Amino acid sequence: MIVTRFAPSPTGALHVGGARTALYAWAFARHNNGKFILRIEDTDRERSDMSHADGIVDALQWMGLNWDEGPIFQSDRKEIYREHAEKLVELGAAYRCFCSQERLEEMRKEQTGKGVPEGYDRRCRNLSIEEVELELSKKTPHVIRFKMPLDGETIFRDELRGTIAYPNTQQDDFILLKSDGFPTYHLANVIDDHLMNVTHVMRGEEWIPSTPKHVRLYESFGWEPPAFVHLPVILAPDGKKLSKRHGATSVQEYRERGFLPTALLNYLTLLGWSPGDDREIFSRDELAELFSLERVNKRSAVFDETKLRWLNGKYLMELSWDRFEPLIMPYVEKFGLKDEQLKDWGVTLDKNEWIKKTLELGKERAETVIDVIEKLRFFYEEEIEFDEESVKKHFKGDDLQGRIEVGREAIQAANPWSIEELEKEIRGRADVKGFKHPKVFHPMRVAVTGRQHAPGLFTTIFLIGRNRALKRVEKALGIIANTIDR
RNA sequence: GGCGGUAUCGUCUAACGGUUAGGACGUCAGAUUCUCAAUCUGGUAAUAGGGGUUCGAUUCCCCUUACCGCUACCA
Repeated sequence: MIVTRFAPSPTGALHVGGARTALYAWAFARHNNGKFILRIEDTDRERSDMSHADGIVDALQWMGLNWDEGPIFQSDRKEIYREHAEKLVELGAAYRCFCSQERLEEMRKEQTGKGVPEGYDRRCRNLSIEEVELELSKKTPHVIRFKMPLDGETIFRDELRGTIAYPNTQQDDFILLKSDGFPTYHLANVIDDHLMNVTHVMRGEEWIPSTPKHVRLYESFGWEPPAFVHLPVILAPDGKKLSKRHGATSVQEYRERGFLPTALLNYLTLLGWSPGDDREIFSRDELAELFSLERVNKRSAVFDETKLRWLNGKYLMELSWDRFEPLIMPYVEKFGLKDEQLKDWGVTLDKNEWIKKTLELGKERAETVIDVIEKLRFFYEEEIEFDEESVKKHFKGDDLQGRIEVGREAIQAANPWSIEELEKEIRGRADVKGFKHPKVFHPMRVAVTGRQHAPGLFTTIFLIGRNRALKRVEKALGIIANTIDR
C-alpha cells in the first residue's frame, strides 16, 4: 500500500508551498488508494508553538485535505527516538559528543577564517571508553552524533530527478539526539517514516542535500529506505523565495482575503503539475483521480496571484447561494441593517431576499469574497461618496441636468416599483426629450451609486429603493448646480 | 567558497527526436452591451548561450551562464 505523509513543523502558519506539498502527497495517496498521514514535527522546543499546529490542522481541513492517521506529534514520541539513538551508539554507528556550543562556535570561526569547509571536526568520534565514562559521570551535557563514512559517496534515487550522488566528505557527523534529549529532524523523520510504513517521502527540494544522511541512517538501522520525491519550491514573482514582504504567504491569509478553498487548491494543483491535456479546472476529487508523479514538474514555479484571482472569480461565480451565504454574511452583518431602514429607503423586498439579490449581483462580478462587498457598498450604506473620476467622466455634456431629471422623474413615476417599470419610464422619458439612452444611463448610474461601474442600472435603482435613490439624485443635482454656479 | 538542483511566451504549462512549438492567465485590438462583469473573435509573446550525438534536436550528452537550495544542538 502506498503511504505518504505531510510532516510540517509548527513554527509558523501553513505556507502555500507547504500546502502544495501536502496537496500532492494527499493526491498521490488518494490516487493509489493509499494512506495519508499528518505528522507534526515539533522537536524544536524553542520554535514550536501549539497554536501554529492548530492553525496548520485548520488550514488543511479548510482545503479539504483529509488524513487517515494523525495528527501525530513527535514530541509525544521522544522516548522512541532516544532508544533508537542509543541503539546506534551500541552498534557503533553513532557516538556521544561532549563538545560545548562554545567550542563548536570557535571551531567554526576558525574554519571560516582559514577558508576550509565548515563542519564538525569529529573530535569526539574516537573518544576512548574511559573518556566517555568520565564525561558521563561528570554529567557533561552531550549529543549523539552519526558516524558518516569518511570516504566514498552516497547515492539515492529521486523519483522526479533520477539518481543523485553526494560525496560523503560533504556530510559531517550530524547530530541525531540533541542535548535536551529531543531528536533532530533527521533522526525523528527517518524513524517515523519507517515505523509508519511510509512508502513515498514527498517533501520540498530543500531536503535534497540532507537525503544522503537519511539514506545512511536507514542503512545503519538495517531498514529499506522509502522512495524520495523532492518537490520544487514556490517562488515570488521576483524569483526569490516567497516571503512576507511579497504579501500573503499562508493559506490562512488567503482565506481571510476572501479566497475559496476550491480555487486555491485548484491553483496550487497547477503550480507544478499538469494533467497532460489542456484542462485547468479540477475539483479535489478529480485531482485525486488524475494525479501522477510522472506529470509533476521539476522546475520551481512562481506564485502568480493574478491567475489565482481569475480562478477564484470563476469558482465564486459558480458557487451556490447556500455555500456563499455563510462566507459573505459576516461582512454584511457589519453594516447592521434593520428592517425599518430598508423600508425608509423605499426597498420593497423582504430583507433577506434583498440581501440575496444584491449579493448575487456582486458575486458575478467579483474575484474574491471581499471584493463582492467592495463592489456593493452603495447598496448597504446610507450615503454615497461620488468617485472623482466617475464624476469627471459622466457629469458633463449638454443638458446634463435635464438628463438626470429624466431619471428623477422616472424614479418618481415608476408604478409599481419594479425593474421593468423603471426601465420603461426611463427609456420612455428619455425618448420624449430626445436624449440618447446611454446619455441618460451613465450620469444616472453615477448619481445613484457614486460610481461609473455598477450592475445594470434599472436593477440597481430598484434595489437601492425609491426614497434613497431620489435622495441621491437630488444630491447629485445639487453638486452639479454648485459646479455650474462657480 | 564547497556541494547539489533547475532552465519553453511576462507567469503557469504542453510537445516523452520529426508540430506553422499548443493551451491557460495577463496584455492589446474588436464584437456584444446602459457601464462593469460575463461571453465570443483576433493579435502579442518562448525553447538561456556554445559545443557535440543524430538524416533530424525543445527533447539525449558536455561546457558556460543564470537562478534556487543546502552548508545549525532549525526544520
